[in-house]
Amino acid sequence: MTPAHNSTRHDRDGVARAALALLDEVGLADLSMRRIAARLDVQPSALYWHFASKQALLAELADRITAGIPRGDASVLDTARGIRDALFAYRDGAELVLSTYALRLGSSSAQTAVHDALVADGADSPHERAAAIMHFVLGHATLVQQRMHADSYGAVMADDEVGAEHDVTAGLDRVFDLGVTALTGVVSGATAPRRDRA
Amino acid sequence: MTPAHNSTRHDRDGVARAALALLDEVGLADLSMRRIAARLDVQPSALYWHFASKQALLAELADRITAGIPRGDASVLDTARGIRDALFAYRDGAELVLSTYALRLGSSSAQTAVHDALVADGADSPHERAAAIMHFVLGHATLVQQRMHADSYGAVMADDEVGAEHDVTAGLDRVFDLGVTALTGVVSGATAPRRDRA
DNA sequence: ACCTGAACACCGTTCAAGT
DNA sequence: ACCTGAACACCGTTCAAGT
Repeated sequence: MTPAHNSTRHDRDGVARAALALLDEVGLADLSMRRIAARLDVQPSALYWHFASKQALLAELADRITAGIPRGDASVLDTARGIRDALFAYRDGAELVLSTYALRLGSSSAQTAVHDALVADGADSPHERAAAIMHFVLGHATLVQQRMHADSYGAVMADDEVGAEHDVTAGLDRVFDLGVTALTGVVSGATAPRRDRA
Repeated sequence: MTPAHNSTRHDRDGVARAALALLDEVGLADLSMRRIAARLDVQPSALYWHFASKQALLAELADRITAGIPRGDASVLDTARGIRDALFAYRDGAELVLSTYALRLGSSSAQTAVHDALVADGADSPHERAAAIMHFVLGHATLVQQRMHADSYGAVMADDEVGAEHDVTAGLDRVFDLGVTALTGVVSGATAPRRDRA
């Protein structure tokens, strides 16, 4: 209906923004270079002026998704929740980051945020714990996000399955909190003075 | 050289075995129905007599990978290591299982094995902890396996990066043990009597 | 600086038809 | 019971050429 989209001539940022919006609509499996190009009213080959490869484009999308995590002095649990919610903010966001961040996770701002929160809590082995928490959050978020997508896609349950495991997603929230808390590993209420509302 | 492979006429098991062997050689990204068919000296369409879709074939491969986990009365840590090693036994095994098991993880023999080991250790909330441990193991194994692949693929480091983080993979083993131990959450050495070598 | 057009070497899947 | 042959609707990527 609307003639709207057809200025043909984009920059790197515009391509990334269109790709991110399309990801949210169609999911990672259906996010093709040709679909992104069509969305921009451009030939597929045009995308290769802005990005060297599809992998490079996906890496940029992963960076944009994780750029939305809150910084500053939050608890370890709140920091982890912030990361999880950033991954949830886009369809298949967790899977995309998981499959893209193998080499850069350690130097990611997400992991350093967790690390800093651990140090503030006086946790031992903050480096290892930060890595473990990131592995857990990424695994958890990927599984939950896949299940969300599969559930919304139908997958009709038998009558005796409905409600059998009494609300699945609420249980998954408990799993997340329990996991992060256990991995934080602060034993007593001692060691570091928490700077609440300084 | 060898004429060997050309009996043309296979069953479901033979197709799955060939696909699993090919996965180990080329990785998940290059595991196509057409490549599997070529390996079996068969047209791609022939595979659809044995499996309804590529997704169904991948699900079967995931089942075969996780079928290799040891059962019986091991500690939680040893059970988790067994699962991790089963995922490591095939190239991209962790990623394949992670992307396939969203809906069946809870009923998988892997998670029930962890659950049983937790109960034997007298851990509280064994259901939630078993889920958390599986999420952690799958996230961890996927990340580590990707890094292994990327590292072997070149990725030349600058001189000042070499050895900078003093052996990465050894550190990842420590992250795994710390993570599983923390998630097991047994506080004292009390509660359940460990049945060591009964 | 940014895009087109055409090509190359691939994909998963369906379906009538063969044996 | 298991496979072929042909087709359909797609992929990512390269590269000369245009503006």
